[in-house]
Amino acid sequence: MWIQVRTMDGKETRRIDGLSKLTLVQELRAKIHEAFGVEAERQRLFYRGKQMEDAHSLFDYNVGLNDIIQLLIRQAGSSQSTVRKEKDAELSDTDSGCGSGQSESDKNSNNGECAMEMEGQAGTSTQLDLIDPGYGLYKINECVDARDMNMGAWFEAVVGNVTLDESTNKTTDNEESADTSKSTETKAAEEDVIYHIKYEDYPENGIVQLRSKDIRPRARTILQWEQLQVGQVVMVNYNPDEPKERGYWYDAEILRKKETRTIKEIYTRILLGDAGDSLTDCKIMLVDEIYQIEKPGSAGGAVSERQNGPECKHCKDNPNKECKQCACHTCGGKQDPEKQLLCDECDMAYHTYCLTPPLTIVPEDEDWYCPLCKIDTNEVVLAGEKLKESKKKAKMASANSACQRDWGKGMACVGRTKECTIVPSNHYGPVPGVPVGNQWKFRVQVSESGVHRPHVAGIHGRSNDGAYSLVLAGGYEDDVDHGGDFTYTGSGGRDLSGNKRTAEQSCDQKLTNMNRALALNCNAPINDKVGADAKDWRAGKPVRVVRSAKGRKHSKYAPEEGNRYDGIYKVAKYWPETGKSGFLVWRYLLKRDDEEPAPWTKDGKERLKKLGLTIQYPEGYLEAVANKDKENKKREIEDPETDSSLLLICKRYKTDVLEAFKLTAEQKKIIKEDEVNKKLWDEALLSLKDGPKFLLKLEETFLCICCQEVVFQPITTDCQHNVCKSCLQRSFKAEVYTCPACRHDIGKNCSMVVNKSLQTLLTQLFPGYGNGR
DNA sequence: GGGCCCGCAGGG
DNA sequence: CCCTGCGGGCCC
Repeated sequence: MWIQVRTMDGKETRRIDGLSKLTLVQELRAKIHEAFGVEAERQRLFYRGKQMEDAHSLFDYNVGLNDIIQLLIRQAGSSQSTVRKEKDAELSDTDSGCGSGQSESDKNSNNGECAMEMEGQAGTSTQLDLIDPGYGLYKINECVDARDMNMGAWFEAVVGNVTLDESTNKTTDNEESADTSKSTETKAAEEDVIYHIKYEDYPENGIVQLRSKDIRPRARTILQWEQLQVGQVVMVNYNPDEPKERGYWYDAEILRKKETRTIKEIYTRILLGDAGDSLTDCKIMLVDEIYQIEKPGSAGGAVSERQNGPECKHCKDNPNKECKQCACHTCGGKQDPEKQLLCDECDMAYHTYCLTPPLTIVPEDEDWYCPLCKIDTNEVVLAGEKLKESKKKAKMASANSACQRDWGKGMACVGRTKECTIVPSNHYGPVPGVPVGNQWKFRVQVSESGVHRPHVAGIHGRSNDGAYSLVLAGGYEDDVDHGGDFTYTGSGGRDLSGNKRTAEQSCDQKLTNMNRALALNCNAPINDKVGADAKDWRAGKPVRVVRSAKGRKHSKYAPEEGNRYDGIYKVAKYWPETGKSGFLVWRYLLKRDDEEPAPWTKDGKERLKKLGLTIQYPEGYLEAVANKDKENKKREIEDPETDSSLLLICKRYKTDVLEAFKLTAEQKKIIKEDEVNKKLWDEALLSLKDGPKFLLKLEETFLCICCQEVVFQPITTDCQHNVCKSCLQRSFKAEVYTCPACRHDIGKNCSMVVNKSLQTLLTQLFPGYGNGR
């Protein structure tokens, strides 16, 4: 297996191979050391926002093939402190961030110093008058958000004092010096102003000195879902250690939005500070608590809406309303406040008499945990402790077996890296854009393409509908392959205990599950006793057929390598039979019914050449294999050619004439009718010459910016963008009346007429793609 | 070369 | 949730 490691600035990405899912993080560090020249101790590794710790494996973190791990290089001895005096702070184990419970112990502390100067001055956080010190953007007593220099997160803070940096007598530094020197007396340059702030929730940090760039007006504007745009930088709540939990407030760039009927997801790049460090692809859990970043100095007189609002969002502080959030979590009652216990974990209140069993006295212990949290304490994960095991993983074989064998290296146990969405999974017939003869090295790639979705199973179907595809891989002894027709054996009748995927036939097969599905394709009433003959075999439901190189032993039609899509077949008949094993098996006769020539015919071979089709390998596979070979040879002689010679295999040879993609006369007519999209069509049609790849271009051209799938019931805007009707309606519902693609004003009264021509075409070319939307 | 046995996906 | 499975690499 291999993965990608990328530096936080995104400037360098390198493939790390020779990995197993069982590879430990500490072993990965050694490989990263080799590839990047960064010692293990200086590496901070993040995967999906989680910091990776030595004793865990890639499997523990669910790292998949070709996934990206972020590398943050620890600067030896540099602190990003804005307080100059304090250079090279000692590595400290104390909790240096504003937040408690930080798991890393490697953060430089720059807080805690100078805690004396404004003691007592701003002791309480009740509203104090703003005092203008005469310079700087923020006034004394102003509520601001302040960055924690170690974590890069923002915390609510109050300005305690404002001073000027006396050490900046650098009047001759730059061309602006004339300006600044003139005005130092009266109006200091903003970068010379030092704000002495106090974090509201972390008084133990004392007073911290920050510069203007690390301070800003208190966030007060929550952005609605529809206002969030890709590329926008906002403030979000994120927890790098437990991404599903509430965390701290970070700046983040929105990378993508995902929205379906039931879910709303936002993925962002978390910005950690000046150095440009970031965590990419972090999913934000709290999508309805995303704040706008206020412009510097824009605070005005308003202290902050967060402070002014009711303390309890749920009952709006109504004393007559029961509330399980701010009052007793069991009964909601606000009476007997002296008998309410506060949980030290979740801060919820409980009446002593509402507990089961009820408490007669208030316990004297310092800490008290509510029943919900108390159960959880055993599962709380502390830094360095074992990763929380998901229930699913706990049940997996690998979790319970003492087997020492490494199963995690190859392509057998990797997951998909993409998914086909241009047709639904119950789609019959060819997958648009995948020509007969298309060839993939591994089954997982066939799955990704949508041609045959199951990872291992031979038949894909549904027992009350039919079968969509099957794979001929020589795994069943009763199969006979004549190319244009073949007999196929059903599944089942095997003992798969011991976590096996295949076995010998050991009992009779039944016409259920996938066997029944395949039988339903036959143009005849279903019969699970004697089977059936199709009345008109071509009228049956189409099955996509894939042949695998594994079938070579018995079939000369099997490809030399990997898996090949051979086109559409129909089930001519099926019947039960005693197989070679002596047990009953269900057998199926399939006949080819496809206009595209079969890959083994002369026509077929010519076509493959024209299309320039060669076997596809997973991204990075050939390079990984080349590297492995190199290592196996233990560097007999350093041969720089090894890589490139192998790489030649995957280079496509140029073809002189490629068979263009053919549109029907009717389709051409409809395209002409779709005048509003003329520009887009003109460009897309240029790709007709690329044959089946034309459909990929189309997919790209008519992708909805909101849902990131091919537009369904498209609305074409005046600004010539296409958006799904439902996506646009959602936007309107949130009272956002601009184009999701370019923010052009669409107008509240836009009639939202579906572009029928475009819809007709897309449904013809991507049958059923909008099902279930 | 052949037995062993894993996660992942999909259906039910 | 549980059951199923014409992969695929390890290890002998």
